[in-house]
Amino acid sequence: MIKAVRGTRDLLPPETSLWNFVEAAVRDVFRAYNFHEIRTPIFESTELFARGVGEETDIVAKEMYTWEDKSRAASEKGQSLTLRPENTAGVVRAYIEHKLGERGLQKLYYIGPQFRRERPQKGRYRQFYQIGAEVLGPASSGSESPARDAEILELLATLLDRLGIEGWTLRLNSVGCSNDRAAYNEALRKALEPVVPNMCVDCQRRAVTNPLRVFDCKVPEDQPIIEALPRISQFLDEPCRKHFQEVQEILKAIGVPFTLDDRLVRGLDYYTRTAFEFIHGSLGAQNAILGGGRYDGLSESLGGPPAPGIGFAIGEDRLILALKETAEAVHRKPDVYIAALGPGMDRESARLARELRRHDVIVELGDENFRLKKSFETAEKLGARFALIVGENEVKANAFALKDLESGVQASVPRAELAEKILSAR
RNA sequence: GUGGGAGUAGCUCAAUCGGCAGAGCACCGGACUGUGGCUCCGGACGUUGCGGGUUCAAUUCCCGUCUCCCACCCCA
Repeated sequence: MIKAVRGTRDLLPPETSLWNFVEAAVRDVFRAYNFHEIRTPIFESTELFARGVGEETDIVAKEMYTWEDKSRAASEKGQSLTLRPENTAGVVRAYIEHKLGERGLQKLYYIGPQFRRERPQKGRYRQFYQIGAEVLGPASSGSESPARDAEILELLATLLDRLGIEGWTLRLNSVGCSNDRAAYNEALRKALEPVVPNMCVDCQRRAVTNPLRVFDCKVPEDQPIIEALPRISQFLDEPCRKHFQEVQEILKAIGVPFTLDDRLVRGLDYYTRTAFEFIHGSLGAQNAILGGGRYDGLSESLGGPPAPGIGFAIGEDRLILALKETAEAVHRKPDVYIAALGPGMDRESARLARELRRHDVIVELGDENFRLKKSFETAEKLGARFALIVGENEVKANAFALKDLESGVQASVPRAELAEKILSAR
């Protein structure tokens, strides 16, 4: 038997109803904040991710699905292509390519699959889904303003609340700009040098490849050492400090709760200034339900114009894990099951189904069936609210037996009143 | 990439020390062709993840492999 490949999975009903429920709520919220959808290709040139995400990140170094294009055209021959491991680089590429900055501030969102070759685990798949948004534009459009950061964070708080996700925590930090980072990395390296031999093997590796990440270490013995390390917050220059302060002030003013965490670092190279994460307890080790931050230099590093921006990505698979809502509860069942009793009744039930569906009634259609009992059983099994009986007597009278399967009450309803009667029960 | 646990019918799970692969639910048919949900009767249910090994005999023991789960790592 051919099975779905490792780390991928089929989403089946009724669970797909839950995904639709989440995505519908998300689109609603984005609309209220004046975001519009962008759809970028699922694969891009490998170089985009190498430059955008960072050569040294794990994502680029070992997790990408990359292949060489087989096209015979000289211009494409041997071009290295990659399934997108995240969507920000693609959005910024599109922003540059279509000169979107000339249209003012862009507020874009996306929903779609991403691909990383990691070892599968709860809340971690090789094809996974992200819901994300990016706000970017020329500095003159206000893209750099702390108001944008606060708006994004407030949007996220609203979204999680609206989905009924309880017990989330917003962790907030500023990772500074490139100037701060250079000075800080230097200081951090210096501080690590004498103590690193006493740390765990992972930290020893991190100290070389990406010193910031030692802050992610969970080994108890290392914690005292890490506590004593210099923090990025001490290295923020005046504009960065002010920016971060203002983000916090706005959040306080509008009542979005957050916790400052100067150990919060982001895994992707492009982040600057505001960095954040929403975590949720029910997810096990993969407790980050979403993450994001500011990336003021990304457009330029991809060869575009200056375009400060901020964005986030929600792990949709994890979001759904954190939902209390069950798939069953949002799964839409048919309003009515039409049971045709006897030969020739298919035509009449098809006509009725067509009429009812035009009125937005969800109809499941049986076929000619002599056995009424069987029809009720089928209707029951489908979870239909009503069974509509179509037999010779009904056709003659132009009124149909409509049984409410919830109350057990049955009535003869004139054809013209069927839709209204069914819809009023919903 | 590393470590641990698991894999038996569509689903949930049994199977003693290595000795005929089972149950419930679901499914199909009948009792039952205009008012069911109950009940009763019958039916189909399987490459025990896959491949090898040990044995008279393997779901059971051994080796390999795949997948899922948990954790590390990484990240959303």
